[in-house]
Amino acid sequence: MARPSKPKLSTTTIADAGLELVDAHGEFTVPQLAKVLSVSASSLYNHVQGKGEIIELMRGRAMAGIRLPDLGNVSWQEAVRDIATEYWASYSQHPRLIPLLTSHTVRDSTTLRVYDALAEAFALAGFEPKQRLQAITIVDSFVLGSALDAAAPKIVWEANAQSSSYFREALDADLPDSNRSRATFELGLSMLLDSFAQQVADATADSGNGPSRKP
Amino acid sequence: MARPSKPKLSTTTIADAGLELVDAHGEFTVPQLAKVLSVSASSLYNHVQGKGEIIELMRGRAMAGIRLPDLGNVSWQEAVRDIATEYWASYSQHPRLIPLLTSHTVRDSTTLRVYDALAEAFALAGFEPKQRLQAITIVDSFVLGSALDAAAPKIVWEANAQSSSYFREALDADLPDSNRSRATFELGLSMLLDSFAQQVADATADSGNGPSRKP
DNA sequence: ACAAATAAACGAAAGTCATTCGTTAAATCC
DNA sequence: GGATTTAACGAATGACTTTCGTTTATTTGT
Repeated sequence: MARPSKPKLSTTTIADAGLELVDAHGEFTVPQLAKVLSVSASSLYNHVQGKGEIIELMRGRAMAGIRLPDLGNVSWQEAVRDIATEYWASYSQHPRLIPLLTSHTVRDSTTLRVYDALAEAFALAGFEPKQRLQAITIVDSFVLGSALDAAAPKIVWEANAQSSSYFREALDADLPDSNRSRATFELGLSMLLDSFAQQVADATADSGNGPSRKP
Repeated sequence: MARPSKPKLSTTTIADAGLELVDAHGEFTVPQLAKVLSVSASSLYNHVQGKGEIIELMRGRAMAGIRLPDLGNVSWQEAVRDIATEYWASYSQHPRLIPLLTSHTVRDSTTLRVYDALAEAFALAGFEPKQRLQAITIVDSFVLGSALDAAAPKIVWEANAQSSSYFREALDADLPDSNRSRATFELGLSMLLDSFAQQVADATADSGNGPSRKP
């Protein structure tokens, strides 16, 4: 077939088909993707530089639904909570995508806007640049780690014969409920937020300096 | 060459060579691994089921150095701190290995012992199975996420033209120091530990029930 | 001690994979 | 309406994972 009247491909259709493949099988290959799109593998290269760009496009699609809070309307804690939760939720809707993303530099603008918003929220809270980066990193690490955990709630750990009863008991207590990972994420996030608030309180009590841990 | 007098391969030499390749290049292929070992690719399959098993062997080697605290000698907080730090340190010595591990179920016994130890420490603190699993998950998520962040400290974010000054400032404040990720990890871990301790205190004050968040 | 079984190397080959190139024909731009 | 760009294709390349049949050394059983 030569050039068709209507293009069969676009970066959006490619990314969406890729996401479906990854959601279903945890991975994707260019020939598979081409087959799903009823297209030859080489045709994809008219729209995309290579497999890496497809992965970045998938990140963009996965993050497309993120809605950031209006920082003028809410407290910085609510803002951080909202941002982190939206971010986590986007990852968690495509858990098997995460391992593919972790080895790629973030270039997607939606994702970068998430970090901008976090930075602004922490700046509002009074964190100076250095502590601000720490705060962002801590929240980011927890969101990513939690989403990874959500990626394989049942299979991450395979308790073996010599596991202690303490760990076994805990695993057995797991709800069949799929909301466990969300509840756990929200608990951990609240814990971090409480701690950040404490740092702010300590800092403003001690002096005019930026937040830092109590000695 | 037929069977040699002394075996040229073992699971240990394979895992070690694989780790060196991953540390150096961020990935490995069976032919590359075979070349480093001065062996034909097919020879590896006398010792290993496939590439996936090689990755699990690498996890084992990476975690081999973990030393768990004696839970009788230290407080549960110190125990959790020690375990999490050892775990994080092991990951962080081979940061580029992490993306390869995140898509594999943990079967390595050393790694599973880490979760056993965490479970026991939280049990000692008074966490009932349900909260215990939450606590383990929160610590695990943070360790994993922090190690992932350490995997690509410079390249994770590529601030673009429309980034806010808040985020830029924070990025620019980054130390060239390679200890940044460790310091940030330790700060976040301390924050979580403080929160866990608070939960324990609240629970014992309220009633005899297990720890849970204050209403 | 000797035969049988197993272990550990090899090369060859099959089946994928990602990517490039030349070709064709429709769409678009002066 | 002619030139250029776009978007499909098929073929081909080189790398990758894995399997298979082979050879020969070591180990096991009697």
